[in-house]
Amino acid sequence: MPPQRPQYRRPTLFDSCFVARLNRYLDLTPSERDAITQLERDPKNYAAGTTLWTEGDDVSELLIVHQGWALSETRLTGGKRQILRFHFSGDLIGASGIAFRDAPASIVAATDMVVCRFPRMALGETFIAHPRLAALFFSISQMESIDLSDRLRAMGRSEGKARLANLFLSIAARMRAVTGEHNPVVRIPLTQSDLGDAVGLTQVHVNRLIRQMTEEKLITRNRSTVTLLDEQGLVDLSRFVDRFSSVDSSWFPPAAG
Amino acid sequence: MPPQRPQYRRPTLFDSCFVARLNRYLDLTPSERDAITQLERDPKNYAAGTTLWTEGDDVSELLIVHQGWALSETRLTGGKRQILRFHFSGDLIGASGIAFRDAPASIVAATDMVVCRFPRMALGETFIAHPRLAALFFSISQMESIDLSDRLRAMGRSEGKARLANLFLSIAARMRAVTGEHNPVVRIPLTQSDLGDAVGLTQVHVNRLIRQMTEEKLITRNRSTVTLLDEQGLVDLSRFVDRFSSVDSSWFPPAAG
DNA sequence: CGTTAGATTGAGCACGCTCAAAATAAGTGG
DNA sequence: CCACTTATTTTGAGCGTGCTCAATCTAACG
Repeated sequence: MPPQRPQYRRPTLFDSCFVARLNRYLDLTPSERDAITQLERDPKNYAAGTTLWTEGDDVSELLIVHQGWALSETRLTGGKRQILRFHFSGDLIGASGIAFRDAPASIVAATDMVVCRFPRMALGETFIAHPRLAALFFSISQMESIDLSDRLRAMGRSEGKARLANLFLSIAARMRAVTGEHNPVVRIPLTQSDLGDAVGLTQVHVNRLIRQMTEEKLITRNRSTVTLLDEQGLVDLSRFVDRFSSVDSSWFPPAAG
Repeated sequence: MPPQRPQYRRPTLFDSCFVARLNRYLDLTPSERDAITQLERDPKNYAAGTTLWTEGDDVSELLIVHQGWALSETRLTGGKRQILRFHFSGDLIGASGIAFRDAPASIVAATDMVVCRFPRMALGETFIAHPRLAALFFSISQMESIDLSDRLRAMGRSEGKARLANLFLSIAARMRAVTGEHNPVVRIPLTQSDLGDAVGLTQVHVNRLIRQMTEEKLITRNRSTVTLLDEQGLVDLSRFVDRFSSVDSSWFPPAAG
């Protein structure tokens, strides 16, 4: 291979979506990219509906999502379900469980998926060899907190319509941060029950709210796509703030190797 | 100073509550303890009601709480307030904001406080010198996610009484993890408005629920103390799971220095 | 073409909200 | 130490969002 200009990087087949995502935040060195690629050997397929692990399981692995959607969910009194987060391409799953023995939530495939599993032990090695990656992992896992805070804010004391608006906007923002394109049509492969369990409403009520929002020309929804017709209207309704565009790396240590 | 047996550590005046907390999870080496102590120079006092920073501020610091309570809160449509987390002795505040430029939530002192501020830059240095501390910081910040998940679960689709039960239990669990003692009387310096804003209920409704719970002999509350009379009853009501007892350090890199 | 998961619609109910006023407790200055 | 102000709690009355239960309708898929 001919020598390349140092700043130029072109995605190849070997680029995983996770490397791609990290690289959006940071100019990864070759050795850093290698380290990450090591974590992503052995991708596996899972069918929609598969439970990757269950709340309370002793999980010693982390997951990187290559394709598809997964849900973090927990069960409430009376068998009700609370969906905590959605995970898609480029996401790291399980960071929040790393601090404890037991998984705080179940992970369920919402669509067919391609996923890499790696032992959390490997993370320790990465922390030694690549302090800058440690910092990046730290930051990325913080986004999880932010996302949860935002969901919490939406659920706190806002009416149903605002909750849904917030959910749609936050999913769209995360998708857009991954794809780079700003499309009003967002693929959201979730049922009305899923949406309800995410924002704390019944499926029936979600149905009625979606109809209302459709009448008000805020959104359209069929099957697994939601179209944001009046994005400003949705923002006004839900006070949504997009935070997923960039990462502050000013405090990061320098790259190793 | 005469040489000590290596495993023996006795708390001294120089032990900060943060060192103390980290040391509960991990057997810190002297150099690790020094590194942390460096972060905790210059403690400052803040009166109850002081806003340490406001949602959206460009914050370049992290906080370590020595004494007192602080709240993370954000404003919703209509001026309503959502309290996201409570912070007390030994807590690290601001980790979740480190990934982005702007603070995702305001920090307000709920009582008089003693707090140390240190620049996030210092965290980068710690990540290089002490990979094991990096891993520990990573884990501790994950507890934040867990805590938020738990609050989310409680708010999702459970009735008011269960939300309050969950809140009381989770605060008690965190306090107990710090103090080490298991006392049914828990000091919670929050008003009914605060409680309501934390669990997504109005102050008026909180009042009524507390009265009900008192009649059912679940709790007692006056001013700033809550007594958990029937802890099992509260657990049954809210499906609370205590996760704050220990940290899984099996994946941590070895100590440096 | 039958089966099943998901969406739609209706009727009645209740939990929690709003508005409002009074009572109690906690601070503050003379 | 009392009079005053301010924060917090308590209680009431009426209303509405969102729930439950239940039935029907639609779309997907083997």
